[in-house]
Parts: sequence; C-alpha cells; structure tokens
Amino acid sequence: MTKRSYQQNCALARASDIIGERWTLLLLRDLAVFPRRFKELLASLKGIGSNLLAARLKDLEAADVIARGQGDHGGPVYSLTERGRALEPALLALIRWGLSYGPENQPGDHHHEDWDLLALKAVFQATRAGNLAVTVQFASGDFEAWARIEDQQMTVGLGAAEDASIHVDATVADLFLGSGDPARRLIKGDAATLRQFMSAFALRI
Amino acid sequence: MTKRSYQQNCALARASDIIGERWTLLLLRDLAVFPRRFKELLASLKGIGSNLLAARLKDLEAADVIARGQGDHGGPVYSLTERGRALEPALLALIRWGLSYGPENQPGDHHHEDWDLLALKAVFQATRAGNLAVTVQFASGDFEAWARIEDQQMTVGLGAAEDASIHVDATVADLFLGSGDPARRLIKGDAATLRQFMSAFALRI
DNA sequence: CTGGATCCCTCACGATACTG
DNA sequence: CAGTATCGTGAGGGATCCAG
Repeated sequence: MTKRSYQQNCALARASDIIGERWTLLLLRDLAVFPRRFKELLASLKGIGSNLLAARLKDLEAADVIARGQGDHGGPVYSLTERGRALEPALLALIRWGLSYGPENQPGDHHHEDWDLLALKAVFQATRAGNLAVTVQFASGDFEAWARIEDQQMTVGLGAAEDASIHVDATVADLFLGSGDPARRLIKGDAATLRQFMSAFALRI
Repeated sequence: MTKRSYQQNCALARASDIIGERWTLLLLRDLAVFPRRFKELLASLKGIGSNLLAARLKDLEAADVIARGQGDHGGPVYSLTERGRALEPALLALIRWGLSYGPENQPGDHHHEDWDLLALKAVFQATRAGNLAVTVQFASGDFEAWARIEDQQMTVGLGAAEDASIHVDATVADLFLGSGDPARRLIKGDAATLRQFMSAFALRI
C-alpha cells in the first residue's frame, strides 16, 4: 500500500494527501460528532465498500488523524485524535460553503440526522449567543442528540444530556427548517429560551 | 459526462461533490491568488494530464465556481467567481491544518513560490496587526508579488504594487523561514516596519 | 453477528499523441 | 496555445468469504 501523493511542498497539498481522497472527509464528518464503529460508518457512507473503508481507516490512523479504541461492546471504535479534532474549523468552513447551495433535499439523497448537528455548529454565531447558557435535547424516533451553548461556545453530541433544560420532539432539521411555530415542538422548557437558542444561528450566511 | 455524486443531503457532501475530486482544491488554490491560463495550471499541477485539467475546469465552470475569461494575450484565462472566492475561508482553514505537519520540504516535492502567498494569508492574525498599514513587495528571480495589511485585513497578489513602501529581495519563504536577520533582505523601506509586518503572522498556531 | 479481507469488474486517472 | 483523442493502469465499487 504505497500512498499516492501530490508531491507538492504546500500545506494544502499535504492536507489533501491525507484527507483529500474520496470518502475521507465524510468519514471524518461522522467521527466529528461521535465515535463510531465500523458497521455504523459503513451504513452512513452508503456505497463505500468495506475494503475501501478499512483502507481509509488504516491510513487515517497511520496519519494520526483518528484512533482505534475499544468500545463497550468489545469491538473496535474509531474516534478523532487531537489532530483530527483540529480539522473541525476546516470542516465547518466547507459546510458553510456547501450550504450556499441550499439545504434542499435532492430526490434520492440519503440523509442522517446526525449530519445536521455539525451543520448547526457551522452556522452558530458566537456574537449572537450573548450570555445564553442552555442545553437543548433533541429526540425524534431513534434520533437522540443535544446541543449546548455556553460561554459563547457551542457543543453537540449524541444521546441524552442530563443538564438539558429544554426538550423538543424534533430532529435538528424539524426544528430549524420545519414549518409552523417551533415552540409547538416543546416537550419541556421555556419557549422564549428556545427562541433565543434558535436565534444564535444564521442559517443563511 | 455524468458527474459522480455522494448522493447525501449534507452540505459537506455537496461541497465534496463539487470540490472534492482529485486536483480540484489545488487548482482553486492557484486561482485564489491570481487568474491563470491553461498552460500555467498545467505547469503548476505537475502530473495532472491535460485532459483531466480540461474536465475539471469545465465542471467547475458549470458549478459556477470559476469563470473562463479572455486574457490580454487573447487566450482564455480562468478566475474565481464570487462563489469561488467564498471558498477562501475553507482553503485557509485547510492550509492551517496542513501546516501542523510542518513547513519542511520533502525531497522530491515541487514548489511554487505563489503557494506561500496563500499560506501567509492563512497564518495572518488580524488582532496582531493593530493599525498597521503597509504593502510589502517581494521580488526574487522571476517571482514578484506583494502583500498588503490595512484595516486589519490582508490581501496578496502577483506582480508589482505601486504603493509598496517596503521592498525585499526575497520570496515569502526566504523572508519568513530564511536564516539570519530578515532586515538584510531589505532593498527599500524601514526595518522596524518590516518587523511589525512580520509579527502579524503566527507561523506556528 | 461484527469486523474486516479477498476477488473481480468497471471506471477514473495519468501519460502521450494529436488537432484546430 | 488550448485543448481533444486514445489507451494502459490502478483505484473505486460491489459481492462474497473468512476469522474472532
């Protein structure tokens, strides 16, 4: 397995050598939200082929972008290293650019609710957050995730957050792109705070 | 020419559909500094093959990322559209990440001085610039470029800037990575201002 | 059953030759 | 000079197989 390289002494070319191959950015997108196992990645990256996924994981691990750990179930779990997490600003910048093509769904497109969590982070505007401190719990079907704003920083994650003061019966897309008053999604918490939370994001940039 | 797509309703996947193919980011890197003609791109992207370059240019033009214009010499010249320029933050973020692998040259790597102009923009720190307003002219061999700081913004370009108050006999790499006192590169201008200019960049982030 | 490895076919890539 | 045409090669994609 001899890796192909652009052979250019340029930071962008070096970055492209590592994360520029097909599927790699999307793979890192998934890991940016939560550690994943092989099967989950295979399901998320529809069409990748298990051999290619294995090769990508191996290369990224060798490049110190991801690490292979041990999950609760005993099997391997992949997560970002520090260097991998350092990619997040670049991912968010690319997402912002991609959003300029509109959030519209193309017929036949796949969709995972998890992806919207990173998109949400991409359109978060620290200056709009003020001194807001809140954690919002999303739940819809088998999708369960949270988003927290605190100290003008935003963090997201999968699963349940114990400190969530607001619970909505919605995915991220439901809440931000759905029709009607978002407040009707509320299961628990204050409608005004939810509005304040939502106003911290600029869907159109 | 049916384009391959990830078919995911995700901004990052949509961005990858457009600028995620091999060579594309490097091609846009070149155009981000200056409009280019076919031959120049072919020379910069060593190894691309003229058919592939032609295909990439066509796809990017169709996606409204680049535009094909007419140069002084009568031949076609490619430049970024507004949407292409909107990619710059993402390019700079990727460059910053790539820089964490160090600026060291690998044996056999190609290098164009132009690439360092974008890298310089990537490590520019507005907060360090203060109220500095200066244009620095680089010249070394057939390389001629300028970098301007004004209103805590930085711009770069190829060629000569009439308003350059500082002239150095150096490439960007010479000035920032070269050994010895940078001031000895001065041809015209104030050494203290040059130091101030250089201190507006954080090569290590 | 999960986490891969192996195989094989196809297509995108890369080099070169050629044309307006 | 700016591409187009052609073609060999290797990476990608899909299915299947194997080990823990």
